[in-house]
Amino acid sequence: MVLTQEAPSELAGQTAIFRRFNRTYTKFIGTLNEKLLNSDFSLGEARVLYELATRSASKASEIADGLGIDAGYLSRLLGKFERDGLLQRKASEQDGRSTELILTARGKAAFKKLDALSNEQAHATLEGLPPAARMELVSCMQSIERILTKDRSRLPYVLRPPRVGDMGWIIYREGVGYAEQFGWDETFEALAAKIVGEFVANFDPSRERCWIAEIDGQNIGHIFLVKHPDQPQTAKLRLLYVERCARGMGLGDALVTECIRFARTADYRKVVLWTQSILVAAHRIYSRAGFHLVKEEPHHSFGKDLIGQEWELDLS
Amino acid sequence: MVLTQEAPSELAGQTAIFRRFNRTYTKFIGTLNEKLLNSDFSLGEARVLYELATRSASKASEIADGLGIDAGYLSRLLGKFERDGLLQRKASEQDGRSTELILTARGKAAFKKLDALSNEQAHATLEGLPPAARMELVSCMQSIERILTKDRSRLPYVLRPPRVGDMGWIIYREGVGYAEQFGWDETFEALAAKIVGEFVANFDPSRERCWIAEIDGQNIGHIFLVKHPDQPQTAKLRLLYVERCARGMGLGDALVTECIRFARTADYRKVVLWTQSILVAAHRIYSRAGFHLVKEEPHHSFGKDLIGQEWELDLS
DNA sequence: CCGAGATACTTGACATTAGCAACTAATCTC
DNA sequence: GAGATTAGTTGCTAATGTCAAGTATCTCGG
Repeated sequence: MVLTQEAPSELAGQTAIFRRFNRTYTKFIGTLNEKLLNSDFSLGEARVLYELATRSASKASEIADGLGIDAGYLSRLLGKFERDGLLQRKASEQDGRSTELILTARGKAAFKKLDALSNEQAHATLEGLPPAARMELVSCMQSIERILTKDRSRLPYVLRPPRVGDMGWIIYREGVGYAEQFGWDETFEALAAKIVGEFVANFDPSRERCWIAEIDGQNIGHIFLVKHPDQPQTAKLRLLYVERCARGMGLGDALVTECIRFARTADYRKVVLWTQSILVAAHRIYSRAGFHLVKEEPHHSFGKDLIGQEWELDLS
Repeated sequence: MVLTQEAPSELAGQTAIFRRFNRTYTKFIGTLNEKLLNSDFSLGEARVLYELATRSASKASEIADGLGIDAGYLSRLLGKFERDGLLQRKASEQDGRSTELILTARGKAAFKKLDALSNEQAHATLEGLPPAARMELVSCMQSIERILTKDRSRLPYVLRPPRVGDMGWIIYREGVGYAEQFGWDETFEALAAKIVGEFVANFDPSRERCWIAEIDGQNIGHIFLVKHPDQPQTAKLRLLYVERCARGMGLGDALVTECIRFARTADYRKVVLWTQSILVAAHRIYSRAGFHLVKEEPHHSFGKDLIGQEWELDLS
């Protein structure tokens, strides 16, 4: 038996990174807030005002709790807001000890101004970053929030129609995704571009659809349903894609199900699709949706030897 | 193609996430620091002590600068440290105005204690997370630090040929960029997709090129030079694009210059391009490169009334 | 229904933290 | 070598935050 040396604690390294991040981010938030001090509010006031403006029915204790500030201090801040005509305090009806806090029109206006200022500033900060960096930054921030708030219940995804930018995004993700996972070359991206281009050029709203799946504003998957070029009663399912970070939550099933639902309402008799033998995760989705394999054929594409498959679903 | 949802600015969504993160992280750091107050140091003192202990040769101004705190306040803090025997101040030999700040043995011990406390606490926080979440957290923190601290103004850009993913990326950025800046609709993205698709499908390496500009691995611009469909001795410059974050650094000039250089080696006689009257920043680039305006024509495209322009550059 | 204890908030007293501006001294720039 | 700049200190003041005591209200077991 071999005795290996004890591995250096993984946690120790993580702790170091965690602490360093906290230091740099403290500094960063400091510089962010510094610039905000042109407004009439101190940082504390601004935070309280934000809470007042954004939560629906406010009680003082909730705010003190939420922001982690002293109740006495908060009381004084609220008093000042009231004196300045930004806030109305009245005794709660349910609980005589509590006060209901309601921003006046003036208070709302003050918040709006402050909010715009802060927004502008955040905007300026982000604008200075290349878009890819910005997207990474934002996605990291989302992850950190998700982890730290311990809200492990996943945010629900939504399916929506495409917007400006989505078509390019789809080609980009398809290209990068299959290159990373299976080593396919740029000819696959070219194919994706062709499919998307044809969809955009000949889009028939009554019989065709594209859905984008997103979580909290971030695209995490997509799918297309288009007319078969030759058979008017057949629909073709194309470019099903789910981002790695979103796998295992049933998103693929949801996308395919949505397609089939639409195919029925559009009076198609059949849905077909072309896929590759190595995409086994996708096959499971197709099977669950009722598709079955009808044909296999080897081919050389995307820089690899592949086996193409045709699947079908009979809707009648 | 029909968009049922109004396209929101991409940046706006990112800004919202960015701001939310800053709020929650402010709170989080607050609770972290709260627990640290069992020590003999205030947050400010602790931060200064950290700087003193970790940077090699400290000067007061560096610390004030680095932490973003007032020089006067810092002076007082340092005075207190000195009175408490934690710090020795002596005039710098190189610069009589500066003081060298050196922690005494006692100061070092105090830091060590504080550091251990803080470490313990970070440790405890991380320990409460499942290992996978911890790893993700830490990796996100590293990414954010990298993105926020990198001084991009000093990094040089490079021009390179396209890679897998770039074609989709280009369409995506063109679509989003012109939608945000000029309110063009998705038909412009469709046009970009068509141009890119044609380029990929019919690429002639001896006479055509695409360049990607990148900084630090991030795409920040692109340009295409393709054959004119009818005139074999004429090249067409297409899809010049520079990200907002990279404007004003001469990148547009560099991209166009590179195109012209290639056009000469490929024995073209003429380079033409189509642009819009509102893209004045681009016109300056074209003028500087020697192009001149030969024709203007109003048209309605991309959801707007525009004036199209044709520019030419004679290479002979 | 009573009363002990908890909760919601306020207030007084006070300490800490922070920022501005004026000042000295040294250094840099031209 | 004059004038501008930089490093740091100090007086003054305001903002910020904390603690403890106090009032009014609510909760809940008996």
